[in-house]
Amino acid sequence: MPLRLYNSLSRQLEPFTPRDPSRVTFYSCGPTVYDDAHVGNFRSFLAADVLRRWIESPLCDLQNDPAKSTGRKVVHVMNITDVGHMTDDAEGGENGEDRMAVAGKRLLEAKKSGKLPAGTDTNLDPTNPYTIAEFYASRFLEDARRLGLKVALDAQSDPTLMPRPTQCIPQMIAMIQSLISKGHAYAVGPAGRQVVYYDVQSFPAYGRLSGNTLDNLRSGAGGRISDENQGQKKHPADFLLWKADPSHIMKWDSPWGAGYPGWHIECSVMAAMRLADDLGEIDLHSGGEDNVFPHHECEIAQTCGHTGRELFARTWFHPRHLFIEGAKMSKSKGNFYTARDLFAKGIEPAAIRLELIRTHYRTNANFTMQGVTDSQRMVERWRRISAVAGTSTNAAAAPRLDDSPVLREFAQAMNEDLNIAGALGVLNSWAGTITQPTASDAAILAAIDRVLGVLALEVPKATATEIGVYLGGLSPDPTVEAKLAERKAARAAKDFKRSDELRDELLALGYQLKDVAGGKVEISRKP
RNA sequence: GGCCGCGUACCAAAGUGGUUGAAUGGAGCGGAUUGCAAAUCCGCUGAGCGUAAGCUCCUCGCCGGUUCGAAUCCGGCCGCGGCCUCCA
Repeated sequence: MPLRLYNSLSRQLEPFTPRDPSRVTFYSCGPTVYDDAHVGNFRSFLAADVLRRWIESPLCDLQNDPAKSTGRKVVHVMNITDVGHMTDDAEGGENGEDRMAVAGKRLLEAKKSGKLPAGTDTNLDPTNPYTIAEFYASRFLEDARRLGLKVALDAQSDPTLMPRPTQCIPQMIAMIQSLISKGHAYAVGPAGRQVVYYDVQSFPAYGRLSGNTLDNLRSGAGGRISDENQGQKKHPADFLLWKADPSHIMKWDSPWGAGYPGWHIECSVMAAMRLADDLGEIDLHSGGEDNVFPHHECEIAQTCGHTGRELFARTWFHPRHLFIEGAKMSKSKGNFYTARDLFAKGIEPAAIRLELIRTHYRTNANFTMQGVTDSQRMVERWRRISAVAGTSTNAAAAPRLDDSPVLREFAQAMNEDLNIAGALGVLNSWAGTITQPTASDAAILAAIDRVLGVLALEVPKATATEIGVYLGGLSPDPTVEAKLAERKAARAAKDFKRSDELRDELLALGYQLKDVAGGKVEISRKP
């Protein structure tokens, strides 16, 4: 059964049929870089990554696919938003404070109190929005690569795969001009200080993606659209394309005056620049569920207004939000983790990645420490298979879908709207039956892991001392070493009472021990 | 008010008309192993009767319906969540 995906645009499961399977075009709304990305951000990016990997996998089956034998390629583009949008976007992106400026203040505070994140270039200038953006962008890329986000890895050799709005201002201006000339946008205000709005009433399909048609918006505005700042708009739902504002922290020259672009236009432009085909369409577009409205609705209005076509992205993919320990994540509650927070706790990238991808993308996954531990164990089990099998001398034939029930069932699950939990069930049942892994087992696992992307990730290094082996990136510690030495002596003297006390003491300090062959002790963090 | 989604056993999570008392992972219990642990491996984990094979009863939010047959389809109800111009 070929791959079927839930398309938010049609609100149903449909066969995924790219225009050219040998070159599938996929645009993902990426991070904004005025802070570190958290696990919620990464869940949606990784969901897109798994989808991309699945389409590229030879295990995946597509309807009407002439590229099946020659291989499919996904051109995946993810932007990095380095323009600071407004903190108060309730009126369409014109009010409040620029987020990049807010980030600058935060960094300045941190710098004063000596609390800049470890490894920060001390020359970082918190008053310069471009350096702030660069600072967080490089941290994002670092995290993303550790988590195996393929687009971030690809972008190392082809940076155009991760475009930045600040580099695309001329193209945005051109699209805005096109929209004005086609009657989809209008400028208001005195020359040189103009504001350009999209005219939603010029685009009848507005609301098709989100259900927020102009009628629904009118009746359900809920009082959030005030009269203030609406005066110049033709319709309350008209949204900002350009705002001339010479006092703004980041600004560029434009026909309407020096200022900044609206926050929807960048994605329309960047998707078109790198991906659009001769019809101005792309195959796939993803973003967190909160992007459905207004962001993606507005992107469609912009792109289709510009191209005159009915479609922008043929399939819209919207992963749902992540909860943390059962609660909705929110910055004010502080119940969120950045990827870096977790790395710092010694949790390895593979466990984080698996925990973030193992729940179906269209349900609200719940991120828990218990879940991370579960994922870690799964990873370790799979690793044992590939490690043992890797040293086997059996000839490793490339696994063929038709010869392997595991691969077939795995593919069947994945083809059904990326049923990854079902697919993991298949994988684990199979893994559980393997006592003596062979090279062909390893090949099967490798084929699966090219989709899951967990086994290829870096494994924290172990550091060995005379007595102990420190796992999970732990560094040898004098206190621990002393207790280990004493414990070793106690055990040699068969003073097990003392040796157990020492083990308890270490446990209280957060270290878990495991006696291994050769008299050494493995030390890992208590989960 | 509009649009969308969800409710499965201790937890997470598959399953979407029969082979399902319900995959898989965790947790729990028992066993192997260990000085003891940890890790690993094996077995068990709704209830009742039985030495056993097995039989009976109750299960997938609740109520009702369709069907020879429903966790799976239909209707109603209850509960939870998301979006509706900050957010992945």
